[in-house]
Amino acid sequence: MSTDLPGSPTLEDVARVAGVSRATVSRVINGIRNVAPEIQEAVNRAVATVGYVPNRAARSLVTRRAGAVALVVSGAGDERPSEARVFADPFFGRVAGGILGFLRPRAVHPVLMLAETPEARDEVIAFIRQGSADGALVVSAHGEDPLPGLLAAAGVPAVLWGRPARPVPISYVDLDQRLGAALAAGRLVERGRRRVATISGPPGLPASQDRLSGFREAMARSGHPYVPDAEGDFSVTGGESAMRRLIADHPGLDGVFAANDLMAEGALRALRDRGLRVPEDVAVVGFDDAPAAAQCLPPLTTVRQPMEEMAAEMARLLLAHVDDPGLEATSRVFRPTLVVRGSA
Amino acid sequence: MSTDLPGSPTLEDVARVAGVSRATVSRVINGIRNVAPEIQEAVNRAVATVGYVPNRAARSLVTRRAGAVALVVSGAGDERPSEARVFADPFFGRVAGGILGFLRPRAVHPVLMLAETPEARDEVIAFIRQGSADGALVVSAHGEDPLPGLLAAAGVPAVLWGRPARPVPISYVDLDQRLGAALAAGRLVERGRRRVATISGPPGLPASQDRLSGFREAMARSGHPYVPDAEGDFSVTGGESAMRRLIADHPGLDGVFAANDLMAEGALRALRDRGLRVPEDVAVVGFDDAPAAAQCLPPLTTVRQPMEEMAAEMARLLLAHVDDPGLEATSRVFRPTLVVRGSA
DNA sequence: GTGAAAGCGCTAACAG
DNA sequence: CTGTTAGCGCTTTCAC
Repeated sequence: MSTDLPGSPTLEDVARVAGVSRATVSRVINGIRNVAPEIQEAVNRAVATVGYVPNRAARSLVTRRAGAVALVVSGAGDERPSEARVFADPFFGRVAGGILGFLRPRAVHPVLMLAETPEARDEVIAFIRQGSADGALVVSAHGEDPLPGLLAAAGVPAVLWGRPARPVPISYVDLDQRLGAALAAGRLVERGRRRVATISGPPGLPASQDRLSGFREAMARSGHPYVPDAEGDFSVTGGESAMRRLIADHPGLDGVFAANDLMAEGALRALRDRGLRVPEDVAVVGFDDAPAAAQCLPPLTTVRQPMEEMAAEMARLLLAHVDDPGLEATSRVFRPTLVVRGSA
Repeated sequence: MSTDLPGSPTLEDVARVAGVSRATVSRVINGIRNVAPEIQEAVNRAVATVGYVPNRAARSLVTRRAGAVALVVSGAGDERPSEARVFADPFFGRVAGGILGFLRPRAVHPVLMLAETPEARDEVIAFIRQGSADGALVVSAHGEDPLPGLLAAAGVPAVLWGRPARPVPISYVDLDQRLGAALAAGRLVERGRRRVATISGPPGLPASQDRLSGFREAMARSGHPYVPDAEGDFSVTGGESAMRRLIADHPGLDGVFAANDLMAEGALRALRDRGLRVPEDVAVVGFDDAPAAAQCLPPLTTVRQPMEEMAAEMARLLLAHVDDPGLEATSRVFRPTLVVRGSA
C-alpha cells in the first residue's frame, strides 16, 4: 500500500485523490498548459485537501536546479571576528537587500557563506558543485581575494561585486568609481575649495584605488595638482582619525573627499571636535549615499551609488549564467550621481 | 552505456574506477566502518581521480535532511526598505556570526529569509515543509510577530531569538534582561548618581519592556522611585534625540541608562554637543557591549550580552529539535555581565 | 565485509 | 489532452 506513515503527502497522494495520474498533477503544479480546466480544478482541490507541497530535493534531482545561490562574503579578514564586522557594515545590508528583492519573486534563495580561509573557499565551490546552489554571488573585501579565480577555474557560475584586482574571466557589476570621484572633485572645486585633501579607503580594494586616483586626476584637471590623503578603513572611527591626521598635517584645509560615507561621518565628527564648521570652514563630500548620510549633521553631500540596483543586476546576471552556461563573462558598470546636501 | 556527457561524476563512476559497488563507495563516503582499509584506500583514490562530489539533492531525497536551516529576519517593518535596516544593525551581524560559527563545522547552511508580509511568512513555512530547510532560526523585530505562532502551528522545528510577546510553544534563547538592567542601575547608584533617566527601546519588544521595567524596579529598590524615560528606536540618531529631550526636560540629570549601545552612542553625542562631560556631569551606561562600545568617547560602560554564544545556542537547540522531533520546547536564558569602561 | 536491489518524490519523454 | 515509463544519484535493508 502507499498510504504510509505521516510522511508529508506526495504527488502520488494528490493523484489518487484527484483521480488522475502523477504526470497530470505534475503538469498542473508546474503550470503547464494542455490540461483540461476541469481537471486542473480537481487537482488544485486535491492539493489543498491533502496539503501537498512539492519536495524540493526530488525536484532538484531531476531538474538539476537547486533554486538557491550562494551569497558569499569573502576575504574580509579571517575567522569569527570578521563575520560580525562584515555584516554590520550598512553596505552589506543594502547589497543583500537588493539581491533578495530580485531573487524572491523568482523563488531563488540565498545561502549565506563566508570565505575567509582556504578551506572555506573550497567549501564554497564544493557547495555549488554538489548542486546545493546554482551559482555564487560574491562580495569581496579584498582585491586580492583568490575566490574569483577559483570560481572561474571551477567553471562555476558566479558574479562579483566590483572588478577584481587582477583580471579573471568572471562577470561583475561595478560602479564607475572614477566618475564618482570626479563628481566629488567637481563639487568641491565649484564651491571654491582650494586646499583639498582626501580620506582614502583600504588600498587593497580596486574601488579605493579608483576613487583615489580618479579624485586626484579630476582635481589636477581643475588645476589642483596636489591632493594629500590619509588612509582610512571604510569605518567611522577610521575616518575620524584620518581626518584628525589631515587637520594636523594640513592646517589650511578647506575641503575633504572621503571615499565612503562612514568615513565622511567620522570626518564630520573630528571636524566638529576641532571646532571647524562644515561646510563654512571645511566642505565634506562622501561616497555611497548610505542611509545615514542624510542624518548627519550637517546632512552629507555625497556621491550616490545605486547599490540596490547594482545588487539586483548581480542576481540577474547570475541567473542568466545559470540558464545559459555558455554565456560569456560580462561586466555592467553603473553611473554614480551627486547628491547635494549640506556638507558641501 | 553509463559514460555519459560531462555531467559530474556519480557514485557509479567512482565505484567503477575503484572496482567495487556503489554501496561500498557510499559507506566510505559516509565514514561507515566495516570496510576493509585497503578498499577504503582504493575508493578514496578513485574519488580523487574522478573528482567526485556527492549530489546533495539525491542524498536529501533519501535522508530527508536538507542540511540547511532558514535564518529568518522577521517583522522588521515591511518591504524592501526594511531589509537594509535590519542587516545594517550590528546586532544582526553578531547573531549571524554566532550562528554561522556553530553551523559551519556541522555542514549546515543558513538560508537568508525575510518575513515581513503574510505571503513571506507562508513562504517560510512552505520552504521548510518542502524540505528545503530542516528548521528555522528566527529573529523578530516585533514582539507581536505572528511568525512564531505559525511555525508552532505548522509543527516545524524552530528556535527564536528572545521570548515572544505572547506565549508560544516554541524554544527560544534569551538574556536575563531584568538582571542586565539591574546591573546598569547598580553601577549608576554606586557612582552616586541621584537623578537618573533612561532611554528605552521600541516598546513593542519584550526585551525593551523588560529592560525598562527592570531598570525602574532596581532603581526603586535603591531608593530612587522616579526614573523618567525617553523612547528611542535602538538607533544612534534615535538615542541622540531622546537624550536631547531628556536634557531639556530634566536639566539636573546626572545619569542615563540607554537600552542599547547604539542609543548610548547617540546619547554621548548629544551630551557632548550640549557641553556636558561624561562621566563627570552625566554618567552613561549602555547595553549589549557592541563592538563600537569600546570605541566611543569615552569608552562605554555597558551591560554585556553574549550574543555570539546565545546565537550558537539557538543553532544548537534547533539541530537538537531536528534530530528529535519529540523534544519539548525549552528556553535558555543567559546572564549578562557589566563591562566597566569610562562612561560610568 | 561487500554487493544487489529497492526505492526516496519528482519530471520528462513518449505513446496513445 | 492524459497516462506510462524511465530514470535523476544516493542510502539502505537484506542476502551472501
